[in-house]
Amino acid sequence: MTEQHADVREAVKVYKALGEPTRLKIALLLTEEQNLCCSDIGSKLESVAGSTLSHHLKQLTDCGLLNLRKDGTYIYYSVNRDMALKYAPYLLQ
Amino acid sequence: MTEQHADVREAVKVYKALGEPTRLKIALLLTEEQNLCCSDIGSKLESVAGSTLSHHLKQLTDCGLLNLRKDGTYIYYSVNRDMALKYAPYLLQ
DNA sequence: TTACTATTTCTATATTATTAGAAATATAAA
DNA sequence: TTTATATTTCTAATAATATAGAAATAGTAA
Repeated sequence: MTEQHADVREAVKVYKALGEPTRLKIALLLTEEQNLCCSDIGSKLESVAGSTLSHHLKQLTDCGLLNLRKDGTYIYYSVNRDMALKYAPYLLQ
Repeated sequence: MTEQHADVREAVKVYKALGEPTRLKIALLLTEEQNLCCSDIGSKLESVAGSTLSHHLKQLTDCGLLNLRKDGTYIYYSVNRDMALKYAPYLLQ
Protein backbone atom coordinates (compact mmCIF):
# COMPACT_ATOMS: atom_id res chain seq x y z
CA MET A 1 0.00 0.00 0.00
CA THR A 2 1.61 3.27 -1.08
CA GLU A 3 1.57 6.65 0.65
CA GLN A 4 -1.14 8.00 -1.58
CA HIS A 5 -3.41 5.24 -0.39
CA ALA A 6 -3.09 6.03 3.30
CA ASP A 7 -6.70 7.13 3.07
CA VAL A 8 -8.01 3.68 2.26
CA ARG A 9 -10.35 3.80 5.22
CA GLU A 10 -11.89 7.03 3.98
CA ALA A 11 -12.25 5.57 0.49
CA VAL A 12 -14.00 2.49 1.85
CA LYS A 13 -16.49 4.69 3.67
CA VAL A 14 -17.19 6.72 0.56
CA TYR A 15 -17.61 3.70 -1.67
CA LYS A 16 -19.74 1.91 0.89
CA ALA A 17 -21.98 4.97 1.00
CA LEU A 18 -22.30 5.00 -2.79
CA GLY A 19 -22.79 1.24 -3.03
CA GLU A 20 -26.46 1.36 -2.17
CA PRO A 21 -29.07 2.41 -4.73
CA THR A 22 -30.99 4.92 -2.64
CA ARG A 23 -27.84 6.67 -1.49
CA LEU A 24 -26.33 6.75 -4.97
CA LYS A 25 -29.58 8.27 -6.25
CA ILE A 26 -29.45 10.89 -3.51
CA ALA A 27 -25.88 11.78 -4.48
CA LEU A 28 -26.91 12.05 -8.14
CA LEU A 29 -29.94 14.18 -7.29
CA LEU A 30 -27.69 16.54 -5.41
CA THR A 31 -25.23 16.91 -8.26
CA GLU A 32 -28.11 17.91 -10.51
CA GLU A 33 -29.62 20.28 -7.99
CA GLN A 34 -27.66 21.48 -5.00
CA ASN A 35 -29.14 22.55 -1.67
CA LEU A 36 -32.04 20.21 -1.28
CA CYS A 37 -33.40 19.50 2.14
CA CYS A 38 -34.29 16.09 3.54
CA SER A 39 -37.96 16.37 2.66
CA ASP A 40 -37.19 17.68 -0.85
CA ILE A 41 -35.07 14.61 -1.42
CA GLY A 42 -37.73 12.37 0.06
CA SER A 43 -40.30 13.72 -2.37
CA LYS A 44 -38.01 12.93 -5.30
CA LEU A 45 -37.66 9.28 -4.29
CA GLU A 46 -40.48 6.80 -4.13
CA SER A 47 -41.61 5.81 -0.68
CA VAL A 48 -38.68 6.15 1.66
CA ALA A 49 -39.51 6.75 5.30
CA GLY A 50 -38.10 9.89 6.87
CA SER A 51 -36.12 7.89 9.37
CA THR A 52 -34.58 5.83 6.59
CA LEU A 53 -33.71 8.94 4.63
CA SER A 54 -32.13 10.49 7.68
CA HIS A 55 -30.00 7.39 8.11
CA HIS A 56 -28.80 7.51 4.50
CA LEU A 57 -28.07 11.23 4.62
CA LYS A 58 -26.03 10.73 7.77
CA GLN A 59 -23.92 8.10 6.07
CA LEU A 60 -23.35 10.34 3.06
CA THR A 61 -22.34 13.27 5.23
CA ASP A 62 -20.25 11.19 7.65
CA CYS A 63 -18.04 10.00 4.82
CA GLY A 64 -17.62 13.57 3.63
CA LEU A 65 -19.48 13.30 0.34
CA LEU A 66 -22.21 15.72 1.35
CA ASN A 67 -22.03 19.09 3.03
CA LEU A 68 -24.90 20.50 4.98
CA ARG A 69 -26.13 23.91 5.89
CA LYS A 70 -28.71 24.36 8.61
CA ASP A 71 -31.38 26.97 8.20
CA GLY A 72 -34.07 26.90 10.81
CA THR A 73 -35.62 23.49 10.95
CA TYR A 74 -34.32 22.74 7.49
CA ILE A 75 -31.01 21.19 6.60
CA TYR A 76 -29.82 21.81 3.07
CA TYR A 77 -27.50 19.25 1.55
CA SER A 78 -25.01 19.69 -1.23
CA VAL A 79 -22.29 17.58 -2.78
CA ASN A 80 -18.73 18.11 -1.64
CA ARG A 81 -17.18 18.47 -5.07
CA ASP A 82 -13.62 17.86 -3.88
CA MET A 83 -14.60 14.51 -2.45
CA ALA A 84 -16.64 13.60 -5.49
CA LEU A 85 -13.72 14.55 -7.76
CA LYS A 86 -11.30 12.51 -5.71
CA TYR A 87 -13.30 9.34 -5.31
CA ALA A 88 -16.22 9.34 -7.72
CA PRO A 89 -16.15 11.98 -10.46
CA TYR A 90 -18.75 9.78 -12.13
CA LEU A 91 -21.23 11.62 -9.93
CA LEU A 92 -20.40 14.95 -11.55
CA GLN A 93 -20.77 13.86 -15.16
CA MET B 1 -32.21 10.68 -13.24
CA THR B 2 -30.60 11.77 -16.51
CA GLU B 3 -29.59 9.69 -19.50
CA GLN B 4 -25.96 9.62 -18.47
CA HIS B 5 -26.98 7.95 -15.25
CA ALA B 6 -28.82 5.08 -16.89
CA ASP B 7 -26.00 2.91 -15.60
CA VAL B 8 -26.81 3.54 -11.95
CA ARG B 9 -27.15 -0.17 -11.33
CA GLU B 10 -23.65 -0.80 -12.67
CA ALA B 11 -22.29 2.03 -10.57
CA VAL B 12 -23.89 0.62 -7.43
CA LYS B 13 -22.27 -2.75 -8.09
CA VAL B 14 -18.87 -1.16 -8.60
CA TYR B 15 -19.10 1.00 -5.50
CA LYS B 16 -20.46 -1.86 -3.41
CA ALA B 17 -17.48 -3.92 -4.51
CA LEU B 18 -15.06 -1.16 -3.52
CA GLY B 19 -16.84 -0.43 -0.25
CA GLU B 20 -15.20 -3.29 1.61
CA PRO B 21 -11.62 -3.04 2.88
CA THR B 22 -10.30 -6.34 1.57
CA ARG B 23 -11.72 -5.78 -1.88
CA LEU B 24 -10.47 -2.20 -2.06
CA LYS B 25 -7.01 -3.41 -1.07
CA ILE B 26 -7.16 -6.05 -3.80
CA ALA B 27 -8.07 -3.40 -6.35
CA LEU B 28 -5.22 -1.20 -5.16
CA LEU B 29 -2.74 -4.09 -5.22
CA LEU B 30 -3.73 -4.76 -8.82
CA THR B 31 -3.24 -1.18 -9.92
CA GLU B 32 0.28 -1.31 -8.50
CA GLU B 33 1.06 -4.68 -10.02
CA GLN B 34 -1.09 -6.13 -12.77
CA ASN B 35 -1.56 -9.83 -13.46
CA LEU B 36 -1.52 -11.31 -10.00
CA CYS B 37 -3.17 -14.64 -9.40
CA CYS B 38 -5.48 -15.51 -6.54
CA SER B 39 -2.74 -17.02 -4.42
CA ASP B 40 -0.36 -14.10 -5.11
CA ILE B 41 -3.04 -11.77 -3.83
CA GLY B 42 -3.70 -14.01 -0.85
CA SER B 43 -0.06 -13.89 0.14
CA LYS B 44 -0.11 -10.09 0.07
CA LEU B 45 -3.04 -9.90 2.47
CA GLU B 46 -3.01 -11.13 6.03
CA SER B 47 -4.97 -14.29 6.66
CA VAL B 48 -7.78 -14.47 4.20
CA ALA B 49 -9.09 -17.92 3.41
CA GLY B 50 -8.94 -19.01 -0.22
CA SER B 51 -12.70 -19.38 -0.38
CA THR B 52 -13.14 -15.85 0.93
CA LEU B 53 -10.64 -14.48 -1.55
CA SER B 54 -12.40 -16.28 -4.38
CA HIS B 55 -15.67 -14.72 -3.32
CA HIS B 56 -14.17 -11.22 -3.30
CA LEU B 57 -12.47 -11.67 -6.66
CA LYS B 58 -15.74 -12.84 -8.14
CA GLN B 59 -17.47 -9.72 -6.93
CA LEU B 60 -14.75 -7.51 -8.37
CA THR B 61 -14.86 -9.24 -11.74
CA ASP B 62 -18.66 -9.48 -11.86
CA CYS B 63 -18.97 -5.71 -11.60
CA GLY B 64 -16.40 -5.31 -14.38
CA LEU B 65 -13.59 -3.77 -12.36
CA LEU B 66 -11.23 -6.67 -12.88
CA ASN B 67 -10.32 -8.61 -15.97
CA LEU B 68 -9.01 -12.12 -15.79
CA ARG B 69 -6.84 -14.30 -17.96
CA LYS B 70 -6.70 -18.03 -17.37
CA ASP B 71 -3.40 -19.83 -17.76
CA GLY B 72 -3.42 -23.43 -16.67
CA THR B 73 -4.62 -23.70 -13.12
CA TYR B 74 -3.81 -20.05 -12.57
CA ILE B 75 -6.09 -17.10 -13.11
CA TYR B 76 -4.36 -13.78 -13.51
CA TYR B 77 -6.28 -10.69 -12.55
CA SER B 78 -5.82 -7.15 -13.74
CA VAL B 79 -7.69 -3.88 -13.36
CA ASN B 80 -10.05 -2.83 -16.12
CA ARG B 81 -8.72 0.68 -16.55
CA ASP B 82 -11.77 1.97 -18.41
CA MET B 83 -14.02 0.99 -15.54
CA ALA B 84 -11.62 2.40 -12.97
CA LEU B 85 -11.39 5.66 -14.92
CA LYS B 86 -15.14 5.91 -15.20
CA TYR B 87 -16.10 5.13 -11.63
CA ALA B 88 -13.05 5.31 -9.39
CA PRO B 89 -9.94 6.91 -10.90
CA TYR B 90 -8.79 7.18 -7.30
CA LEU B 91 -7.61 3.61 -7.77
CA LEU B 92 -5.19 4.63 -10.51
CA GLN B 93 -3.51 7.48 -8.66
C1' DT C 1 -48.57 28.48 25.02
C1' DT C 2 -50.13 25.55 21.25
C1' DA C 3 -49.79 23.71 16.80
C1' DC C 4 -47.11 22.50 13.02
C1' DT C 5 -43.20 20.95 10.30
C1' DA C 6 -38.48 18.97 9.85
C1' DT C 7 -35.37 15.90 11.33
C1' DT C 8 -33.27 12.53 14.43
C1' DT C 9 -33.00 8.77 17.66
C1' DC C 10 -34.69 4.51 19.47
C1' DT C 11 -36.07 -0.03 18.68
C1' DA C 12 -37.01 -4.08 16.34
C1' DT C 13 -37.12 -6.87 12.28
C1' DA C 14 -35.80 -8.56 7.92
C1' DT C 15 -32.44 -8.88 4.53
C1' DT C 16 -27.85 -9.13 2.91
C1' DA C 17 -22.91 -9.77 3.39
C1' DT C 18 -18.71 -11.74 5.20
C1' DT C 19 -16.21 -15.50 6.51
C1' DA C 20 -14.12 -19.90 6.38
C1' DG C 21 -14.06 -25.04 6.54
C1' DA C 22 -14.92 -28.95 3.74
C1' DA C 23 -15.72 -30.95 -0.48
C1' DA C 24 -15.47 -30.56 -5.41
C1' DT C 25 -13.29 -29.29 -9.82
C1' DA C 26 -9.47 -28.48 -12.84
C1' DT C 27 -4.94 -28.43 -14.50
C1' DA C 28 -0.20 -29.74 -14.33
C1' DA C 29 3.62 -32.56 -13.17
C1' DA C 30 5.87 -36.77 -11.52
C1' DT D 1 -2.27 -43.09 -12.55
C1' DT D 2 -0.97 -40.60 -8.55
C1' DT D 3 0.22 -36.37 -6.41
C1' DA D 4 0.22 -31.64 -5.82
C1' DT D 5 -1.47 -27.04 -6.46
C1' DA D 6 -5.06 -23.48 -7.70
C1' DT D 7 -9.48 -22.16 -7.47
C1' DT D 8 -14.46 -22.67 -6.84
C1' DT D 9 -18.71 -24.19 -4.81
C1' DC D 10 -21.37 -25.66 -0.95
C1' DT D 11 -22.82 -24.89 3.60
C1' DA D 12 -23.51 -22.74 7.78
C1' DA D 13 -22.47 -19.36 11.32
C1' DT D 14 -21.91 -14.73 12.43
C1' DA D 15 -21.95 -9.86 11.57
C1' DA D 16 -23.53 -5.85 9.32
C1' DT D 17 -27.01 -3.21 6.96
C1' DA D 18 -31.53 -1.40 5.53
C1' DT D 19 -35.93 -0.36 6.82
C1' DA D 20 -39.64 1.91 9.06
C1' DG D 21 -42.78 2.93 13.02
C1' DA D 22 -42.94 5.42 17.22
C1' DA D 23 -41.16 8.60 20.22
C1' DA D 24 -38.15 12.47 20.87
C1' DT D 25 -35.96 16.89 19.66
C1' DA D 26 -35.83 21.37 17.54
C1' DG D 27 -37.29 25.29 15.30
C1' DT D 28 -41.22 28.31 13.47
C1' DA D 29 -45.44 30.47 13.47
C1' DA D 30 -50.10 31.43 15.13
